[in-house]
Amino acid sequence: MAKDQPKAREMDEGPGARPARRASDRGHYGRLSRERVLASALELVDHEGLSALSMRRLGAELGVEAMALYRYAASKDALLDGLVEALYLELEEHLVAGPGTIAAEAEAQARTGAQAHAPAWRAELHRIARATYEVCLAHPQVMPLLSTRMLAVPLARRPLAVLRHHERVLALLQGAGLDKARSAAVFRAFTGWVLGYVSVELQAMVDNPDEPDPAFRLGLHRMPPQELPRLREAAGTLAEQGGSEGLTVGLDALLDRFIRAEEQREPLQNQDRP
Amino acid sequence: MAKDQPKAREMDEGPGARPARRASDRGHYGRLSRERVLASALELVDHEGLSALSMRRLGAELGVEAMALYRYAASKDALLDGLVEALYLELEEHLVAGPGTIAAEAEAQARTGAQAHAPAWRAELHRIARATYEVCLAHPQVMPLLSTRMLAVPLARRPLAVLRHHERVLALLQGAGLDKARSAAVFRAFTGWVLGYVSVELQAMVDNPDEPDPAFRLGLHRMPPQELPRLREAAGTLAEQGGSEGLTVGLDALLDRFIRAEEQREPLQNQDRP
DNA sequence: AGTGTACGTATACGGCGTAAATATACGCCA
DNA sequence: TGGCGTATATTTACGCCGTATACGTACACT
Repeated sequence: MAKDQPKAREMDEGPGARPARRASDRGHYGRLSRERVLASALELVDHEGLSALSMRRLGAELGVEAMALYRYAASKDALLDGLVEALYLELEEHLVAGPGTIAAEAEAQARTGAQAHAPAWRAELHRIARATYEVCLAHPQVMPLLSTRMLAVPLARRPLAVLRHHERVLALLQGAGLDKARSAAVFRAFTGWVLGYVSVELQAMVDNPDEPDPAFRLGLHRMPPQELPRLREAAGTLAEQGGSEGLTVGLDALLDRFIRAEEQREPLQNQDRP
Repeated sequence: MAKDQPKAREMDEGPGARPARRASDRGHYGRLSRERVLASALELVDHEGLSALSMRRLGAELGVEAMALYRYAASKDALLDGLVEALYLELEEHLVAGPGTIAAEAEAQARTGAQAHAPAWRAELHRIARATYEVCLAHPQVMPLLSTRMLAVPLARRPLAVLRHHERVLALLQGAGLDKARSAAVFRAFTGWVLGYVSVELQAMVDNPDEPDPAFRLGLHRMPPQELPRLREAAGTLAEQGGSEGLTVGLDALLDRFIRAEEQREPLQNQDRP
């Protein structure tokens, strides 16, 4: 068998003359690596849902026994945290290369009635919120993990990518001149709103996707008609998504209020209106 | 014809010779029932966390084999949905007997800068939000289920108590004169905000509860200092909770904005200002 | 060529959800 | 009073799960 292609995708391994390492041939192609494991796990969950993710199954997906994975994730929970980390890394990518130019954001804000020219930190918050929205919608099956692991893993033990994301948001708020209490309050509101909005956006609404009749597709026949008249009637409208515009509108409202609510308690010096 | 009381809720444990054991004696005390199963499950989860909930364990808790539970919940998932239902039933109780008098709510709104006298439907929304907050904080271990099952179970298949809750919120919004699109948008914002806010409130922040030093208690020593300077410094403040006041403030902001955002598109007739 | 080490495998254990068949005791009517 | 249908709970079994432990194996370096 050829020792050609010793190229193991990534791996440090100096560029110098490497005499073909091929522990590689064990797994399907190339050695395992944390990246490969997480990428494969993400793909598996995206395609078949969280419940399809087991160590054995993921091992099979990579052409490897289940126990081999434990070299790259200390436990299944650690693996799940790895998935969360993967999402945040993807988010980071979106943010460096994302489409959210300041102009686009400003236009969106104008359309939604925010003040004419928002300070940069605000536009950036919107950019982050929107990118989060997009990443989550791109991986709906992984989303439950975001809320779940957030409740299970203490702040200090979260994946580094998550912490960097928090740091980035905090930096924006503090850079805007908010003091400790203010920035913490806004931080929580921001996090909560984005998380909650996306969760609602991803709610399961369709009962039977193959049904042509909208009412049956929604499964309305399962709801007692006289006990839930409005819900039955509104279900169709509720099933529509608010889109990232809704996210933006709400975020603006929250930012205004949470900042001003603190303002009126102590005038504060450095704010968006110069 | 009943010899003694055939309908004994729980065994009466008479000291007299009781030759005939009723089916009741099988389980610890009395027959099983869906209520008993769910109450026991809720208690178990509250005390030992979601991961402690297994059919066998819950059976043991009730003095019964695991399979006996399947008469009262078609599957484990159905059992989890039952837990969600239990939370919503508790919420309903809070709402009929709750402390949220209109006066209290109005006072709170005044303090947070909302308009002077809010319409009743708004106060009621706040009352619901606050009750939800309280129920969730009372059962932090169950909370992950709220987001998780909401993503997994289509609207029409949710427990009746959940649907009744949705109906109630919708009724308030439509009663306020909002049209379909408006009420759906506000409904989503309401649901998302409450869910997100509570999630953030319940985030795990403490790494080692027994540690006296606050920094160690938060586990700050695990965070790279120069990469996460602000987060490290802010962690203490972030660990504090926003309380139900924060929930109220944000909800007000969202209601204002989401209703007005639609208003400016079409003036609308029936609103809070008579 | 030999050796330490990083990587993957083999095997095993206890617990899980649950399908199917079985046992038990009640309410009811003769 | 006795017997029966039915609701209820148990028994048994299967395949999957996470993972502790012990073991191979092939590389990199001397």
